Amino acid sequence: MSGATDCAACPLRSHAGFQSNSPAELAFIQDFRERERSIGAGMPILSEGDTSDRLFTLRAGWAFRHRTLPDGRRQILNFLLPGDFIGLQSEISGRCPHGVEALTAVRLCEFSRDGLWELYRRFPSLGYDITWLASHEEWIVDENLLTNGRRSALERVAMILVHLARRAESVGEGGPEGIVFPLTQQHLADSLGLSLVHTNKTLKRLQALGLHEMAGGRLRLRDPRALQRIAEYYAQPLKSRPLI
Amino acid sequence: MSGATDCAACPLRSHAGFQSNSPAELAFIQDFRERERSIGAGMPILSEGDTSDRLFTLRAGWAFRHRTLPDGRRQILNFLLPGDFIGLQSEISGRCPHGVEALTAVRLCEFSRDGLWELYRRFPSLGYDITWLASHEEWIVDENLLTNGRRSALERVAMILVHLARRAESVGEGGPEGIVFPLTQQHLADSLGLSLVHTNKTLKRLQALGLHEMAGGRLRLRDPRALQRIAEYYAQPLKSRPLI
DNA sequence: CGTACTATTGAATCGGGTCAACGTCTGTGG
DNA sequence: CCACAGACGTTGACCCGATTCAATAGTACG
Repeated sequence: MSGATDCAACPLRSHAGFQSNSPAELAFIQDFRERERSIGAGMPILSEGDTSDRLFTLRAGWAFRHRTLPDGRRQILNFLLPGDFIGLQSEISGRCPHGVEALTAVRLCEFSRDGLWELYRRFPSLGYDITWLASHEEWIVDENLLTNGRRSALERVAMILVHLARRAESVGEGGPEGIVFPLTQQHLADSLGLSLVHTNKTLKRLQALGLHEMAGGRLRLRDPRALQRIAEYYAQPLKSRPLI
Repeated sequence: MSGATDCAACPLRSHAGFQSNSPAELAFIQDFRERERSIGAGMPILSEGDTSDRLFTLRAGWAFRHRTLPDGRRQILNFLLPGDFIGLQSEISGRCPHGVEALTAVRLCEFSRDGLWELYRRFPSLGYDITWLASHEEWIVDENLLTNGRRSALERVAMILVHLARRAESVGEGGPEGIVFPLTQQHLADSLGLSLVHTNKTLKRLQALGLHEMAGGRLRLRDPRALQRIAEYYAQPLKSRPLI
């Protein structure tokens, strides 16, 4: 758990809009990082209400941020893929308002809380990058909020499939037979603000149209264009001409 | 429209968790700011898809961020109060994914896009503050997403009343006869992911219980505790014992 | 006073939730 | 090798919270 891995090869660096880092910056990051850690699928990385001072970068695997109501209703806020930052909100406000859970087995780089300010001071460009990451994550949450608030179930499901496939591809997890897809339908439902049952039925509807396949923990979009079209705009037409 | 106003007195500085700025920092900000600008109620500050390089701070008034679907369905992402930052996402990604609209007449401080990087470089502490602002805004959007995805209509309406009242008070807009409340029911509906009609009926329901009053552009919470309780948890009970 | 926006209310309808089974796959231990 | 448990997926029947439609009032303003 030390220099085995090289920060220069971190997936974080492949993020679009990211400036390439100088050797000095890389050296600082490498030093800033305290250790690397592995967490199993389904395990919590941060819990709601935590006052922990841990700060992570997701190096490999999938995770998600979520909030849960006292009676168990859960909302997934967004999914985290390699290169995403974890714990910025708790760093900023002292207490983590959301939970973070590993979806697959996960590898994390752990940083110290105090180090963050040091980072801003010594390498403003890295601070800028972190703002970029925060802003990018907010964009994704914005998108999910729009989806939850204003899209129909069919649009929602199509939307999440397209989005997740695109994100997975952008971090190099794509392939001819689709992407690795570790979500259960419960995860989809909790992300889309739908019930499990209705998520299942909607998923089946799209599947029956031949728009996608899900099997063996893999997702393959057979007609991304059509899915995209449905995702973007399938409110009105639904009434006049039902799918299936 | 220049040195008439003093950055040292900016509401931005009253944000909790904000470090107080040094004279040098204040001087830089004052210089960084290009001009102050006023925009009338209902006018757009940024439009969806804009590639503008403007960056603002909200000095006075209310605004909101929103996204709109091609058929007109609109989702309000969050409300902006004095001290909030506007345009960070477009700064970061080059294109503004959401619109920003003035709710009341508004006063803005305008900054140049290029200045932001300069700010990070010369005053890392200010860069840190901006990350804080971004993170804080994301927290609000997270909260709205939870509300839209998993709360009942009654919970949603109670929630937004409590939240907005609290925020307004935190920027010093509170008072014995309540807060200024410039939202129409359409705004509430678009923020909560509900229809206008149902928002109205739900609002009336709470009003009839004596929990709040809305009149003359003012909102007064008559029983914040009860509203808070409903907001936090009114899913199950709704079934067994209907309110009204 | 007319135009336009906002609030209000009832009636009919529907999308999605809830309930309840049942199927399927995997791992585990006897 | 099979019995069993537990997690996940699938499906039908029924119901309800929320939307839609439609019509009526304020209210602000030129």
